[in-house]
Amino acid sequence: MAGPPTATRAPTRGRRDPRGELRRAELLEAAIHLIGDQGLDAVTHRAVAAAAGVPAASTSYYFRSKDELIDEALRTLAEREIERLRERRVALGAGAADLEATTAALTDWIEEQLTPAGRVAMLAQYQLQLEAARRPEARDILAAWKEGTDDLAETAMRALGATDVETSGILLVCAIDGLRLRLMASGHAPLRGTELRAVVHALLVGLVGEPAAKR
Amino acid sequence: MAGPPTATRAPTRGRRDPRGELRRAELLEAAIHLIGDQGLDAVTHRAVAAAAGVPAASTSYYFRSKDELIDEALRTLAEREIERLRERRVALGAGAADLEATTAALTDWIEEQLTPAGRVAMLAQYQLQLEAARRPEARDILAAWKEGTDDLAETAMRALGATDVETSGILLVCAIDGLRLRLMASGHAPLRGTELRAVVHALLVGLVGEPAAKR
DNA sequence: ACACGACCTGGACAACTGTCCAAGACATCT
DNA sequence: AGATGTCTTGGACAGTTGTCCAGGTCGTGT
Repeated sequence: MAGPPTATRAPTRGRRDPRGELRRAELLEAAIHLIGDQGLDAVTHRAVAAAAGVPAASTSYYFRSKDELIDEALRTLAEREIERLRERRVALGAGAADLEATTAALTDWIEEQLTPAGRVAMLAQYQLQLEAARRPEARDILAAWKEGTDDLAETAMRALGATDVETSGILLVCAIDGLRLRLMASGHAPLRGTELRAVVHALLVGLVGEPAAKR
Repeated sequence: MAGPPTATRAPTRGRRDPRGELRRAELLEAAIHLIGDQGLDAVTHRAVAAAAGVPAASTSYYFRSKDELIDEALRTLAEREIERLRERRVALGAGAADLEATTAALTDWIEEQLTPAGRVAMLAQYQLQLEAARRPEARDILAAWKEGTDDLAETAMRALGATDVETSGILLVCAIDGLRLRLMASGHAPLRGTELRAVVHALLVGLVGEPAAKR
């Protein structure tokens, strides 16, 4: 028998075998990929196990229930993405106080997320947001993530010399969020003839508060 | 027996009984509500039938398959929302070329969508967008909807005298989209101490291109 | 009144789901 | 080597799903 009497479960105290830890991580990875790729309800014990290439019962062994598996998968994803945001902060905040440079950095970031690799994390995030709209329990998973995004945006706006960094930060986050979703939903279709870079540039110009009469 | 040889189906040619049409509409309504309320995968034959208060087999009788039911439900919702957008156009476009009035109209609209009644349609729309990101077939359901939103935004920006109505229109749509999602996901939490109206106002000011030095 | 066909639905079916368990595999200590 | 415990997993279980069909109901034309 394994685990506490309440449920089938991985070791109670000290984990003995590091391979178990590895397998657990692989299962989470498979779950994350499934969520982004096919949606939350595509996450079944058997599907996750098959994607990770392990026996079906493993998912029940390493996680108390399916909900816990999904919960932990989303938390793992959130942590990872927050870390990635911290890296970006350097490029957007301290370094470039230049409007053109920020435009370029932001555009690159968005385009990176449209990559097949970035897609998964991004779609999973939206899925999480929808979930949070319905089930309050999902909100605290999202909270740290949102805070990271907000901080990054605020830093960027401050570096650009915006007047109200709080408001413009929120607006930046929201606009980028909507922009990404629009691009994904249309299958990377161009933005009504306008290029992504131009749209991002216009957004930043508007948020910073156009420096007198530029044109 | 009913319907063509290929599948159980409502009448092939002339529909005789108008009550059938009514029941069909009720099923679609129940499906729409379910999608917004609990998500796409909460839509099961039995759940829809129960929500509409009809026998379980009805869903199979009126729709060739579950996918067709979902498809038609989303199309119905899209049509209805597009119609609602047309009504809004009057308030945002022709009438008020005033920045304050547009701010008020936009804020009202967003707040209306946060109502329990508006919530359903809104969440269903995001669900559809996620679906479109994954399954290209869902994109043409979204296409007309998006066009309606874009037109409305463009009209509003033109009325406000924006320089590039196309770009600023897209940005307006995206920002509002992100804003709504953020509000929903956080459970109507305030925007970091800033009021919704102020945020919307700042957005419009930025997009229109601040008229010289206002402050 | 009666028959006829379109309309409707209870129930059945196979396929899938989450969860559990008893038996096997394995490492480690004596 | 053998015993002892943990780790692993095939298989089973009840519940739910999409779909279908055989028979029942009901309005209509005669």
